[in-house]
Amino acid sequence: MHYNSTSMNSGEEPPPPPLPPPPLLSNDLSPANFFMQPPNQLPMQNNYNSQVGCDNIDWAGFLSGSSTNNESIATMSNVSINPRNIMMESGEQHQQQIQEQHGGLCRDKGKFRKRKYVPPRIAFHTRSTEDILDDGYKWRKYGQKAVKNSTHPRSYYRCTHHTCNVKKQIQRLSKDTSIVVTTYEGIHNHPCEKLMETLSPLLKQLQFLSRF
DNA sequence: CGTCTTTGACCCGCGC
DNA sequence: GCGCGGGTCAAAGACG
Repeated sequence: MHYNSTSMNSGEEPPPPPLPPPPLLSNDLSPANFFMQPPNQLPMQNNYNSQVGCDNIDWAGFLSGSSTNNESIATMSNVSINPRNIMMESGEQHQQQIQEQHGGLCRDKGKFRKRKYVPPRIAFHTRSTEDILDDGYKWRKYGQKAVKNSTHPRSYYRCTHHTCNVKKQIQRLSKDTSIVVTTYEGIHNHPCEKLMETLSPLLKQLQFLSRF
C-alpha cells in the first residue's frame, strides 16, 4: 500500500477499523523507536489513515523536507512513505489543491462553507520519562492546555527558526503515562541545526582537502 | 538584559 | 444561536 496524497486527506472516507496498539520500544529517538499513529488512536484529529511502522527512515531529511531520496524513506510490512507525497500535502500546495478541487469550499447541509485548512500531521508514540524528546531542532513553547479526559496537559511548541512554521504538540497518554505522544505539524524548511553543527567541521575539512 | 516558560484570556470551529 | 473544547496570544515572571 502506498502512502499517497489522496489517501491522507479524504475526510469523507469511513474511518479505518481499530488497529492493534503500536509496538512501544525504548525511550531514545532512533528511527526504530518511532511509530506513526492512525487517527483513530490519536488523541486529536489528524489526516492520516494508515498505520505505519518505520525502520529505515532518513529522519533529518524527512522532518526538514530536504530529503533528496525520490524513493520511499520508510518501509516495513508492505507500507511505504514517499516524502515527496507528504511535502506535496504541505502548506500552500495543499491549499491550492483543495481550492482547485472544491473552489476553497466544502458542502455542509447543502450549503457551501469555507474549508478549514489542516496541515499534515504525524504523531509518534515513544516510551520515555522525558516529555521533550531531542529531535535536533530548537523549539519554543507557546502554550499549554489541559485536555478533556486526560490527566496530563498538552504542550504546544513552535520551531524557533524565523522562517520555519513547524509546530509540535506533546502529550502523555492518560492510559499509560509512560508514553509520550509527539505530533509534528508541517515540514521544516531549513536544515537540522544539530546535524549541521555535527557536520560543519567535517564539511570544512572536506573543503580544505578538496583544494589539493 | 535577552530569552524562554507559564498561564489566563481570547478566538474560532464544531456539534447540538 | 449557544456552549464546549482546542489552539493561540501576550503579559508577566523566571532564569542564566
